[in-house]
Amino acid sequence: MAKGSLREKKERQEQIVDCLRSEAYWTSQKLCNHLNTSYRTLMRDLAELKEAGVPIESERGRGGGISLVGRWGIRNLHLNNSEVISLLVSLAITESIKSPILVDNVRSIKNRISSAFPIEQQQVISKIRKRILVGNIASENVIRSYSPPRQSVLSDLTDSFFNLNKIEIRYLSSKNEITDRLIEPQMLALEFPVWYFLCWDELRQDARLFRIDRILSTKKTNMTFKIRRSDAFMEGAHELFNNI
Amino acid sequence: MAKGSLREKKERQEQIVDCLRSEAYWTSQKLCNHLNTSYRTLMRDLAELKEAGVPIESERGRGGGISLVGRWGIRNLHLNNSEVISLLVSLAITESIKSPILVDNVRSIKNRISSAFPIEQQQVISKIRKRILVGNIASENVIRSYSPPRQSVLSDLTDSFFNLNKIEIRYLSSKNEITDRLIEPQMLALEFPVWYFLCWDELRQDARLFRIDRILSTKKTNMTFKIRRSDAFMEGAHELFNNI
DNA sequence: TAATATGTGCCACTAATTGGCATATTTGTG
DNA sequence: CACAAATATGCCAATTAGTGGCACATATTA
Repeated sequence: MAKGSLREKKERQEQIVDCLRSEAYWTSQKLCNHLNTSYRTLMRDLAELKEAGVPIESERGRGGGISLVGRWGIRNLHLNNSEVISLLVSLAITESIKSPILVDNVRSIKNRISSAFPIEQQQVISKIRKRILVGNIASENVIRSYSPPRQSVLSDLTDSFFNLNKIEIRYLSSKNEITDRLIEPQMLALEFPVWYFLCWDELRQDARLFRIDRILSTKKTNMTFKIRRSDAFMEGAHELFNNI
Repeated sequence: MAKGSLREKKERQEQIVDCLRSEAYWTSQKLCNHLNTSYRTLMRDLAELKEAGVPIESERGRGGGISLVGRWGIRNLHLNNSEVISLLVSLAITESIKSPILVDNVRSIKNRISSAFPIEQQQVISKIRKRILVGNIASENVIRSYSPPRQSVLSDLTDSFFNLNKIEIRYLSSKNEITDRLIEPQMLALEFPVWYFLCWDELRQDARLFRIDRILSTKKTNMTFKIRRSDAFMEGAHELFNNI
C-alpha cells in the first residue's frame, strides 16, 4: 500500500470510531491529521463504516463535520445461550415494571439486541422468547410465602426447559400434598419475584402450573418433548402476561 | 493478493465466525473448503480473531477441531448514553430481585457489558453507576399510594440528573404540603417500582429525598452542579441499597 | 458569491495479504 | 510404539487490494 500506512485498515477504522466517540464533532481535516492518513482514505473508511451499520453522520458545508450518533458502542460481546436469555428476560422484567425512568429505552434496546444477532440465531431466540412470560408483581400473600428454590432443582429445571427434556419432579401442592409427576416444562412465567413453570403433565395428560419454590426435588430424564400450542397453558391469562 | 481471493479479509473473518457459530465443531479442512480459502490464510485469520478477543478454541491431534466458546454473539450494537444506563439498570434490577433463574448470569453479563466499552467510556459509565442505587421491593403501603409520574416531569428530571443541571421542582410532601425547591439531583434510587431522587436542596442546604411521583412540576435551569460525597445521601441506607 | 465543508471518479504505486511448501507439535488409536 | 490426523508456524514469491494525490462535484452558510 502507499506511503505512511503503518497500521492496518481494520485498526485504523476502529481508531476512527474511537475518535468519533470521544468527541462530538470532528472535521475530516482534524481526523486526517489525528490519524495521519490521507483525506481520500478517510472518506473511504467512513463510507465502509457507514455501510457496515455504524451510525456516522456527516454534515456538508461551512460549519459541517462528522459525528457519531450513538456515541456508546459495544464491540465483540460474546454471550452463551442462557446469558442471552437472561439479558432479554432482564429487559422484559424492567419493561413490565413500567418504570418510567427506563421504559422508553427498554423496548428499543430489546429489539436492537435481538436484531444484533445473526439471523439463524434470531429465530432460536425468538422461539425461546415466546416461551417466557412476564406478569405483574405477585400478591403480598405469595411474596410472603415465597422461599428461594434449591440450586440443584433450579439448574435441572432450566436445563430441562431449554433442552426440551421431560423431567420428574416431587411437588408440594398448595394443599400441602406431595405428589410425583413427569412433566414437560413448556413455558416459564414470572410473577415478581416468583417463577412458575407452565407444564404438560404426562400422567394427568393435561396442562399444569408449578410454582418453582414448591418443587421439592427433580430427576432428569433423556426423554425429549415438543412445544405444544400455548393456548392450553394460557387459559384466560393472556391479559396478565406478556412475552419477553 | 494471491489467487482466488474475491472477498476482503474482514468479510472472510466474519464468515469464519458465522460458520463457527452455526455448528459446534469444524476442522480446518472443512472450513477451508467452505470458505474457498487456503489453509495458511485460515490459520492466520484464526490467530487474528483470537487476538481480537473472539473466544475460538482449537484442539490438536486426531479428533481435534475448531470451535467457538460463546456461540451467541452481538456485533456492532450502538447505544446512546441513556440506553446504556437503561441496560445496566435493568440488569441491576434483575440482580436485586435475586431471581434464581437468572442471578448467576446477570452479574457476569453486567460486567461483560461494562468492559465491552472503550476504556474512556467505562469511566463515565462507572461514575453514573455509582449514582444509581437499587434496593428491595417497596412496601405495600408505598406501592398502593404510588402513581406513575408525568412524562414531562420525568424527562426534565432525567436530563437534569445526567447533565448535572440544577432544577426547580414543586413537591407534595408526605404531609400533603406543597413546597417549591431548587435541587441538585445527585443520586437515583429504586425501591421497586418507585424511584427516588436523592438531592441536595439548595435553599435548605441539606440532603433531601424526593419520591418521583410526588414531584408535581419542574422548571429547568442552566446552573450546573458537582457530584457530592455520597455519604450524606446514604445515611445508614448502605445495607438497603446496592449500586447498579 | 466566496468560503468551507463533505463526497467521488480516476490512476499509478506498492506494501500488505495470500497461498504453497516444508516442518513442528500435539493427540488419539491400533 | 509407530502411524495417522489434527493444529501451528516460518519462509518466500506472486499479486491484488489498499493507498494517496489530483481534479471536480455537491452542499451549506455567511
